Amino acid sequence: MPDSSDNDLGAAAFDLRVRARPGRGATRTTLAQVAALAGVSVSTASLAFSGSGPVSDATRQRVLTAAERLHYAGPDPRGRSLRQGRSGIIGVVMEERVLAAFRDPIWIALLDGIAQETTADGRGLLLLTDVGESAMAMESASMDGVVLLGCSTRIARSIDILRRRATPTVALGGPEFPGVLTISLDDRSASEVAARHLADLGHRDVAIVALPLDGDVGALGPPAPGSPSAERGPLTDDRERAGTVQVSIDRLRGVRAVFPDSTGVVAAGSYVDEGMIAGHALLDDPDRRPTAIVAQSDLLAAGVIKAATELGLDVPGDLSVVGYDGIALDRIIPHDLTTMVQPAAEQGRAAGRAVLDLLEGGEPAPVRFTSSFHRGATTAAPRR
Amino acid sequence: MPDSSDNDLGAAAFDLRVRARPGRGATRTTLAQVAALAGVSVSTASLAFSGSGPVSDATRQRVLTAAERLHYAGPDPRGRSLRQGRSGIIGVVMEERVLAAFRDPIWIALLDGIAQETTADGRGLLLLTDVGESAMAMESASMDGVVLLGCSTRIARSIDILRRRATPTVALGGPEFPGVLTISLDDRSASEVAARHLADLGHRDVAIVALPLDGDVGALGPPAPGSPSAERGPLTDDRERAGTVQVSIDRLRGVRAVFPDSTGVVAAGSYVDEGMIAGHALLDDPDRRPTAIVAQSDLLAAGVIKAATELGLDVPGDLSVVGYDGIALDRIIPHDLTTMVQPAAEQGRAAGRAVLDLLEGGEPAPVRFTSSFHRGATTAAPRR
DNA sequence: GACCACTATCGAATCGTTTCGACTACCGTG
DNA sequence: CACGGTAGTCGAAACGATTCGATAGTGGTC
Repeated sequence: MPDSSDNDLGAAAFDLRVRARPGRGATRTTLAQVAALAGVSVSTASLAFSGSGPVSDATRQRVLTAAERLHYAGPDPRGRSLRQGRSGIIGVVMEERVLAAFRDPIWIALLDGIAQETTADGRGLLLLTDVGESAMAMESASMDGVVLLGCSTRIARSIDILRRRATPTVALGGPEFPGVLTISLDDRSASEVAARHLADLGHRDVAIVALPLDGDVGALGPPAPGSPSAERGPLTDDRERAGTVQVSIDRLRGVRAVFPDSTGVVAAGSYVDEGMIAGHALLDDPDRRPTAIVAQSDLLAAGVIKAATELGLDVPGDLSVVGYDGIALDRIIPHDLTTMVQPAAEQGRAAGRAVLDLLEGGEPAPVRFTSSFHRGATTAAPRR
Repeated sequence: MPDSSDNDLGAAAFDLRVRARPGRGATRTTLAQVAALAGVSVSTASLAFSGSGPVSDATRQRVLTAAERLHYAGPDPRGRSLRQGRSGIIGVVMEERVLAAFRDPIWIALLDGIAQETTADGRGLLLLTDVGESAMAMESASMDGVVLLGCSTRIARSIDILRRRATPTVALGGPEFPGVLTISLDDRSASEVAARHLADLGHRDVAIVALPLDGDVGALGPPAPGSPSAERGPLTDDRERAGTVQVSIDRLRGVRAVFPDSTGVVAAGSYVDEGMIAGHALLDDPDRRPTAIVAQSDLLAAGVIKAATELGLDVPGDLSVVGYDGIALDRIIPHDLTTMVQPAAEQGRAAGRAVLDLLEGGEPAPVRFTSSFHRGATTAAPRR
């Protein structure tokens, strides 16, 4: 029994090939043709479709059946968006590849939040990834509004174009850009809370595992293949000073407020593997092991814990670990991680709302979110 | 030292608020104005920007400086796309929310593959998620081509619109749609390979953990909140017959070819948690434990292994487990999972290439990918 | 010196829709 | 019966670019 009975797509299956060929074959049917067949003017036909304006039921019906007979697909978005000056598209700009960007659940949650707010009534999300120096995609895409997701100052040129087009823009998880509304997080003070928690427990010898401090990436993510920077290595004063990634810097400062002289390493991205590498770098030598480690993301913390476990260390007995983000880690490590929980989806929603508000002429204020401390089972007083 | 020295965004920071207000304030500058200031015709100005056609260097320069003086942002994509009949946008349609869709790494890999191929020269990816009965977003978005990512027959109406618009369309990880090019996977025969591997090891009592068989979701993902279906529960003949999700059905058939009478449970989505629930359902009763379990995804397999571990069972000593997908699981469970590895990113790339090919009038053939068997350390001969 | 080919530029048409103002009936009211 | 109001319809003007065909100018060749 064929299962194609509940739709009538079969009839013109081969049409696709024929009509897709540009400039050849039947031109697509237009509102004018529908109007002609229905015996009304184009303007009336338009009203019949859009629903705005007075149209008699009889006329509307006539237009609709005419459209059906001609296989009219509805008003062409291109014509509509030119006339109306908007396209119903919200852009999401990221500097990384899809795969890299979504390896950290935090980014997925942010995007999901944006989608929740912006995706209603026929709007779509235009994903502009791997946006580098060439701003081509940003120039040639018609977007009503834009959310910059973890973008660095390297896209300043693209932002300039957005400004010239007067496109409402919101930055999420990045530095502040002039003229761009910022949705921010209390990275610095929240990190200070985490650090103070360790201090209160009695820790003095605390090491840091930092997210990338500069380079090719936004806040998180691996270096694009073949590109420089985002190198892993020890956390030196020089690197700290030269840092360009706001998140990493802020979280670092928070810890420094409590442990000014703590040493550490810089990871090449927010990944479990990177955390393991960092963990080994800090823990392999038994003589210079810290009693606690502050990781700048939960994924890094998970890696550190895995490294510690490999070395036979007990967490939190031999080593306390705190993270940042508050993603569900129970699938990665069996521990209940002590961490600073950030409201990821809520931030995405705020960004989405802000863009829509700007679109309607509102003047939304910048929003600053706060992370909340979650005391898990990976921190305890140092042994001895 | 201020860090805003390398861009000149500061000047018009407040412009955004003023000019974003529609209908109010300065209208956006147009190519005509640029042409006027440069003292050339509009057509010449257009040529100066697009680069196609002969323009003297002097003229081009004049146009460009005029544009700069007026803060012209470049040709408006709306006008361009109306005239040219294309927008540079490739749509990716999914029936789930972002968060749900991207919880399984396999979907991220697929999307990444699509992005790799389609995202070159100024193209962008329009993410249409949570596309339900209302096809609004699909009707009102101007897309040059579309990739259906794990869509069910529920979107037949939307596909009809695409066909009427003659929009090149490719289906990935879904059923076949008439008139739509399909990129497929050898789910059935690959599952048979996995099952035969267990049979060869001597297993006779094999249970199945199936992906959702029907309902509100595409191949994977949780039910939309408040919606029916995608229920978890025992795998009955009735449910098996009523299944609508192609992937699950095919993988089931493959196993059935080797173990016709094996029992099993249906999970509510491709998640570790669901795998754990399923695992407990199958393993909690010591008297009716299978010696091996075939899970229809790696995430489900990971959950099953976690459940087994919780019950004190050794994998593969007491229980053999095989999965499907070949995602990097080393961050979730310590085991090297025996599984069927599918070329996820490669499938995405194939879909992307196919859409572009269709766009240029080509006639790409359907592609069928094959999964390869990976013998890990989670399968062994049954004890006794 | 006439003619051709070629370059640089321009005017006008076109893409498909929405929207604004005007125009016709028609209805009810004074 | 004259008149204001309204519902329904229509024509024409945007929207902002690209592209086609035509028109000058320029230099070279026979």
